[in-house]
Order: sequence, then structure tokens, then C-alpha cells
Amino acid sequence: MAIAKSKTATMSDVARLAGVSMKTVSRVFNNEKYVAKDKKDKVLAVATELNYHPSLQARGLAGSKTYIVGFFVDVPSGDYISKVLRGLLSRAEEAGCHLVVEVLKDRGDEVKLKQVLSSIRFDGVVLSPPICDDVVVLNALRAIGVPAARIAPGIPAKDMSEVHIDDYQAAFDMTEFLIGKGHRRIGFIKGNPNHSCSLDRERGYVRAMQSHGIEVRNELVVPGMFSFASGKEAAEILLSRTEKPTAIFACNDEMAAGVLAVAREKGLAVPADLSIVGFDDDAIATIVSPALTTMRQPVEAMAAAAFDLMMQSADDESTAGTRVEHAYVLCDRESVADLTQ
Amino acid sequence: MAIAKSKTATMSDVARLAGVSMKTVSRVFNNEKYVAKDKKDKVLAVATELNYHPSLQARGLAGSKTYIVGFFVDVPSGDYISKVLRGLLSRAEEAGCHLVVEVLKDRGDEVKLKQVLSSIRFDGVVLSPPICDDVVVLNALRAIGVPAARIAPGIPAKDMSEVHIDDYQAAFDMTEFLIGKGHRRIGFIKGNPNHSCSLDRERGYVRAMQSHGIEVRNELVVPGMFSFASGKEAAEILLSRTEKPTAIFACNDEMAAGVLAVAREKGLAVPADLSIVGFDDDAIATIVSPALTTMRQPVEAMAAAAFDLMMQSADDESTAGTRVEHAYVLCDRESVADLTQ
DNA sequence: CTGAAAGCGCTTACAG
DNA sequence: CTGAAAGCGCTTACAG
Repeated sequence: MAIAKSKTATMSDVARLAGVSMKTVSRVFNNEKYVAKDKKDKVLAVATELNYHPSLQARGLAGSKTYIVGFFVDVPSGDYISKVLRGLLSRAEEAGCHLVVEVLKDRGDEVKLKQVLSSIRFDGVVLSPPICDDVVVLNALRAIGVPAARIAPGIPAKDMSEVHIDDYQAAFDMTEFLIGKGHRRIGFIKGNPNHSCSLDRERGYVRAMQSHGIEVRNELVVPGMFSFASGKEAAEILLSRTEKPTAIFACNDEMAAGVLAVAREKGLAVPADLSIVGFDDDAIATIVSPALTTMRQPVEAMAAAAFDLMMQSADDESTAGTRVEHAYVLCDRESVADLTQ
Repeated sequence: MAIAKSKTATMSDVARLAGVSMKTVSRVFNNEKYVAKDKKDKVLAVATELNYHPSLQARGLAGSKTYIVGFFVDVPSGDYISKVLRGLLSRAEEAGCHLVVEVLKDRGDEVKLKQVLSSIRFDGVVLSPPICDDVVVLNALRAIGVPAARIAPGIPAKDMSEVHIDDYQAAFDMTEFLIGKGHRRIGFIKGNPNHSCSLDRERGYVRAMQSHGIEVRNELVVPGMFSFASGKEAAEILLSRTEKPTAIFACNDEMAAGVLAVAREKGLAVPADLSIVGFDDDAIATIVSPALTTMRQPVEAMAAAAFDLMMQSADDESTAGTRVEHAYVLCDRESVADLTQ
């Protein structure tokens, strides 16, 4: 079943058949101006016939653009990363770039980092939490001068563009929403502390409580790690308090789903006996029942924007450091009871 | 804040400082034998000092290996694809390769396919459903002679390695499991018909029913598309039958979760009033309550195996076409009632 | 508007 | 065990 392996056409093939120099073919494929229309048409015709496409490897070696964008992730799982990936992939396609995914364990994967960064020349790199806050990574990127954009970063980096939502305000709003429904004993489940949004959301919760004159009680604020299991553990703790919370605000939807599971185990009706809210509006939010009231952030659009910002700063260094804030939306569904009625 | 951009070291830098030829440096980095130990040590020492790593782009252009592996996906979402990605990424790292993800819409993205395949030289490509059954893709891969491995393919391709589970037998076993629990009216929700496993699973269901002398009734077999929403729609149909099923076998867990949601809406207790089983053992299976009885397939390990098979067939063409079957495990949890008691 | 020459950083094929 | 030369398929920098 040996099929003849067709040799792929090269730029010099196209040049020869089109009767022009390689440089002219190059001009056509890089959309440079000052190419006579007839030559351009001829080049395009020959290229189509030969199914010619410039070699990524050759371009990357010879020129300043590599058409390769890196996406550095910690754990390539979960609905959040899927959305980021989709956003990135869609923009990469439009930009004629290719996405290479590299897994970098949070803190301390310096060997791999150096290896990747010095063997692959990237047009740019997009960073998601928690890697976007790893100074080792940021400095390595600066050292080689690769444009980078960050999604939801925590620490500042004035030389890198970023996209984010106002996690503090969003959590403030969500807490206020619960307070508005008459809740006072509101439990809070933190997120992974290495993701800066966790701290911002906690701050928003605390401030909202305070600004409504409600005491923030330590026994109602418990740790979590963004996972379903950690949400369950946190719920076990919160629901074992002598004075149970009437509502629990989990830092993301997966944990909120965990709270829901525990509530059910304990025979608590949601939202009648316990209100639950999450954050992110992940797929899980509308899969569980009752559907979760949650804060939606437009992750896919944010990732797409991060890609664009990175490309923009590659073209024009002065735009590096642009910060784009996206809007969040409180999705009020079925998991919160109105205690004021 | 302009930081001096360090120029990355090249092979000739290393050669010069180590007092050897470039070819010797090349030998060291490609683990060829016949390099004097003292020269090898010297090269390695200099390379470490310079933080030298061979350029991906240069290697890809000059040599036969590119250290780039492609992962072609239809929709880069969901727990299944996350698992595949993790399996691929972990093996790519060990193999010193880099993964580029390309989105190819099912059937008909021929322009992008040709563009990608003729501009990037891949060491190999891994295909997941439904793209692994797109003959246009398969033939394009053959035409340029790129080693490919397929995950859970449907149509045969003797020249490509593949990993799979016995979907037919797994579905047969699952159906038999339900029958063993005393169920006779068992509804079946099909999967996306473009994923070959859907057909295999349906066949397993049908045969198991028949082999136990149970009539397969058309009104109990309804279409689905692997999504939560399609599971709900299917459940609505199945549960509106005059003779309701006592159990529903959904072709994946997301749809099973949809069935669960509808059951709850209708006030049916699961499993007391309705038993539900899924397939895959996705994260969702243990998030919903009651936890789903489902058929686990080791997706991450399968993806890793696919990667290895692809690499192996790149080294030794005669291994292309290897088929590896993985074991499945019936995870009996809480969503099935025993009617025989 | 166009092209000839050099070079990107490696590997290949050869020679020793 | 080692190296000199050519070449991979493009872009760059330059000249016209």
C-alpha cells in the first residue's frame, strides 16, 4: 500500500514556473505592496496549482516572524482552559498562526521553561493563571524579548498586555446580591491561592459584608482549591458550624457544585434551606440542579483579546502593557432563596 | 524598561567555545554514539553555560525530524478532549516534542487541511473522533507520508496505528448489567453518529437485548449528540412514552446527566423510579447526584499510547497499523436500581 | 516595481 | 571517532 509521497512544492518551484524571482513570490505571500498585478496573479495561479504554502520551519528560521504562538498552561484541564484554548485557537487561525501548547508546572519548571524558550522562537506567548504570575516565567520572557499577554494576572507587569475582569467588584456585587436577598450569614469558599482572582474575590466578599455592616466571621471563610472535591470539603466544614450559613458563595462553579452535592447528602433543600452561588458560569452551572446562580466571565472572548493584544504588541512595542477589562454578568438562576419575602 | 535582549547561543557558538566542529555538537545533542567522552563533556558544559538548546526551526528545516507533532481536533472542548490533550502533552514532553493543535471542522475544512499540512512538516499527527474517520484527512496524510495514529477510529485504515476500546462489547456488557438487575424496558440514547463509537455502542445494546430474548423497541431508541442538552431532549421523549423505560442507557455521561436533570424535573427518583447509566466516566459522572454508573475508558492512557504508536511508526514504518485495545471498567455507582430484589 | 546574494541554524552525505 | 561542505526553504538587506 505504498503510496508515492508527493514532494511539496517550494518557493523556487513557484518562482520558476511563474517566471519571476523568489523574492517576488515572497512578496506576494507576505502581502507586500509594489507587485505588478499580472505577476501577482501569475504567482497565485501557479501556487494554487502546485498547492504551494510557505514552509513554517523555513520562515521561522529565516525571518523575524515565526507564525508560532505559545500557550503556557499549568494544568490543561477544566472548562476554563477549554474556553481559553478555543479563544486562542480561533484567533490563531485568523492570524495564520499556529498554537503550541506547553505545560509548565506552577513554579519551578525552570529547566523546561528555558529549554522551550531557547529552542522555539515564538511570535508571542499567552499566559493563563497561575503561570501568568510566575516572575521566573515573566523574566525569562523579557530576557528574550518575546511579546506576552496575560489572562487574569495578579501581579503587575507594565511591559505586558493583559485582559481581566474586575474580580473584586464582581465578588462584591455577588455578595451584595446575596445580602439584598436577605442573607447575613454568608459562607465563603476561597479559590486556589496561587490564582490571584481568588484573593480579589475574597476581598470583594469581605468589603461587601463590611459595607453593609455585617461582621465577617472567620469560621465562615474556608479554603478551597477550585475543585469539586475541595468544594465538598469546604461545605462539610461550613455546614457543621453551630450557626450554619444561609448562603454559601463558592469562588467557582465546580466548588459550588460540590457544595450542592453535600447539601443534598445532608438533606438540605437548595435554595430553601441553603442558597449557593458560584463564579465563572462554567458548563457545570447549568448541568446541576437547581441551576447555579453565578457570575459569568467571558473567558473565550478574553482569551481571544489576549491573543490580539499580544500580536499588537509584537507589531508595535508601545502598545505592550495595554490592559483590557471585560464585563461580567450576574446570572441569576435557581440556587438562591429570597429571604426578604 | 528596555531590557537588553540576550541573543540566544547557536550551535557554532558552542562548537567554537568547546573547540570542536559543529558536527560534533550536533552528535552530542542527537545522542549519536562515537563521540569521545571528553569532547562530549566539554560540549555539554559549554552548552549548559550558554543555555544552548538546538533551534526547533533550524532542525525542522535541515533535518528529517521536526520535533513537532500535530493534534487535529474538531471541537477542542469537553472532558474527553482535555484528557486526550493531557495524555498527548505528557508524552510529547518526554519525547522532546512540541504539540501544535489544529482545529479542523468535521468534513469540509479541506482548505485549512491542505494549508496546514503543506506548510508545517510534522513528525506525526494524532487524530481523534470524528476527524479520525474523515477520509479526506486520512488521504491527505498518506499523500505526504506523515505517520498518523488514531484514537477510537471507526473506519479501517491498515496503514495507521490506532488505540480503542471494544465499544461494542462494553455497551453489550453495560446492557447486560442492566438486564441482570431486572430491567427489560431499557431506553437507549445514541451518540453523535459521526463518532463511530456511537454505532458500536448501539449495536452492543441491541445485541445484548436480543441475546436475552428482549425485544428492541424502536420507540426506546432515540438520537442524541453527546451534549447535555441533547440528553435532556432524548429523556423528554423517552419519558413521555406510554410505557416508560425503567432504565436509560445514555451513550455518554453528559447525556446521562441530562437524563438525570429531566428525571428530577418530572419528579422521578433516581434510581428508585428510573435507573440511568452513562459511558466514559467523565468528571460529570461523580459530580451529579446520584453518582452515575458508567463505563470507564482510559482516555488519557489511550492518547498517550496513540502518541507512542505514532512515534514508533515514524521510526519503523512496518509497525504502522498496530492496533492496541484498552480495557474498560464498569463503574457501578448509585444510579441503577436492582429490580430483582 | 524587481531581483541577486547572503544568511538564518541546523542536518545530511561524504570523506577520512 | 571527527570534520568540511553543501543545502534545507525561506527572508533580509541591498541594489537597481
